[in-house]
Amino acid sequence: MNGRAIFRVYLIKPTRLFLCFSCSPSSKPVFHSSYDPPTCISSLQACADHKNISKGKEIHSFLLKNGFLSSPLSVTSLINMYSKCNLMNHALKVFNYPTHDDKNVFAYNAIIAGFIANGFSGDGFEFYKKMRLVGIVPDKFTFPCVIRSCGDVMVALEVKKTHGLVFKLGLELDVFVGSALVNTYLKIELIVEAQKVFEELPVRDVVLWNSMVNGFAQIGRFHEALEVFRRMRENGVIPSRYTVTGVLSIFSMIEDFDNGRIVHGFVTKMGYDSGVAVSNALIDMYGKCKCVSVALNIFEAMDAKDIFSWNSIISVHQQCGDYDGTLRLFDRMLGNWVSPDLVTVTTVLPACSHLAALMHGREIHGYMIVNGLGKDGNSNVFNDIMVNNAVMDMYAKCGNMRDARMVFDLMREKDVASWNIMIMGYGMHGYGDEALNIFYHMCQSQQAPDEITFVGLLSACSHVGKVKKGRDFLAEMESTYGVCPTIEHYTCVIDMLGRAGQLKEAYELLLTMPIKANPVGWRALLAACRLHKNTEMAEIAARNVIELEPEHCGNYVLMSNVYGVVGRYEEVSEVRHTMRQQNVKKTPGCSWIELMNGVHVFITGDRTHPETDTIYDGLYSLTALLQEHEYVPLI
DNA sequence: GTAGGGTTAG
Repeated sequence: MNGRAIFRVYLIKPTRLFLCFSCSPSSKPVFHSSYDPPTCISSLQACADHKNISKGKEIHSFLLKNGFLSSPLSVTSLINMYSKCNLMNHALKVFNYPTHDDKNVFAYNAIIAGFIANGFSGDGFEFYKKMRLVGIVPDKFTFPCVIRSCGDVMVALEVKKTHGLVFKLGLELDVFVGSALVNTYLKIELIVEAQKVFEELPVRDVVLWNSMVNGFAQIGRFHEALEVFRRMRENGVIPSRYTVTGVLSIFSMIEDFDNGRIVHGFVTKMGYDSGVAVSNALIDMYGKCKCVSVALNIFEAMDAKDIFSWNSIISVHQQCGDYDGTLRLFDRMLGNWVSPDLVTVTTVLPACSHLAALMHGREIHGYMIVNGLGKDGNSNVFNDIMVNNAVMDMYAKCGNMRDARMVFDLMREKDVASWNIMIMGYGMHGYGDEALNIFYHMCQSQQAPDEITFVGLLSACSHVGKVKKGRDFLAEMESTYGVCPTIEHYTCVIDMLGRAGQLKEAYELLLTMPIKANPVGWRALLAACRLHKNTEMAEIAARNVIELEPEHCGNYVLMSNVYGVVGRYEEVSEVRHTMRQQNVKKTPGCSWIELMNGVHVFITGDRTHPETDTIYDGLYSLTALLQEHEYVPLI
């Protein structure tokens, strides 16, 4: 056909024109000169491949009108066509058509495969049970689908029962059945069973090898996955696009840049880079290996980008801390009329949280509500806990605890992260009582706290000066809640004691705690010494922190501020001199504010903003107002 | 006429 589609019009009935076509090996429509049932069947296959619903429906009504629907062949093809076009209600109607009382194994296989492929594994499995109940014996076409559906709903017992039947029917050596079994056993982490099926299969094709490699990869067994991959190559099996996608995801997880690059070379050699999934895996691998520009080049060079491509490149930027870039790519995605999904929003929302970009975050939340993204019916609640958590976290980090609380209260299901976000948020913004209150509710609702919960609680106590409460939490967290205190928890308590002026207690804790103090702990003490003007303790803290982290500019700045606050200016210049000697540079402080459509960035002493005079006028009046209220700022 | 394998998120 030279890749060209030629349409011919056939006369079906005197009054009706009808187009018949089927699929050539090059996937281009080919035409038939007759309109008998066999032609309709091949045409239906073409409709399934091209998702041509209207043509498929036309053939359906033709078959119906001409009494061909009693043919089991037509029924199977119609069910298959509707399933591939994601119209399961239509497929079911054909299956349940009154004249099809005696359904055969083909019709059952087609409807089971249809339900499972459309994500309704439970329904698919129900049809399998019904099929067995009416006495139809499943065949080698039934099992691959049914076994897959067992994996989707994670029922180990059903897989084993089905596997037993596979043996009884003598189908255990079929490679299709075998790879489905390997796939499902690995998914539910029955590794020994998967390996046994694999080893006993006499013929191993590339799909079976992929099931092993990718199955291991998906459950985090990277070593085993790579070992199977090595054996696969040893056996002379040429990796397919599916293989490289899986293997790239492993190198991405373990951040193995060198091997990732070798696979990239192979991909180019084989021409696999024309595949979207392969390129997406490459983007992810380079991103995880911190090669953002290479990832971006691959993304830009792609002809056809799918939602995975956008999500991957957005995630690469988010993970490397380029939050501005994350939001820019998200805007570009919308500009390209690509609809974000739940993965997109859960990646972009944290960028809003980091930038405290409330407007952007609120817009995304609005977009999710308006477009019903992950929504449950007409309410504004999302089904997905992770998405709700991302929305909540965005509001909490942007300081809008009211909206964070609203999302939290509406959530039907909460996980430990949901509670932690609220505790952290309340603590961070100075609502210590609310943080504790949420924690008590958490305990009442039988949600076990984790390490992060206690970081939240301790930092909440620290910010509002609840020293006794904080110490109690540290003492009880292991005995009462079974959470072992980590360095982070001790650091929170040191910070809390320091802020409350209990410098001696903080210092004692630094020396006596069961974990070796880290620079963060000593720096917390140093900051507290500045606050409470204790130069003696500050010198001890500074000595320790500089020993552990000599290049950190904050240590020197804090120490010089301690001297400054008590008027020991000679020492101030001494510290500054040491900084110069050690070549420690102070990173200028930076803050930003989101206003209307833009983010305004300010660096310490910055006078470059176009409206700098107005801004400083505002600052002066604020300072005056603070002084009027006798506010004494801390240095 | 009907079957098996891949990539993105806290």
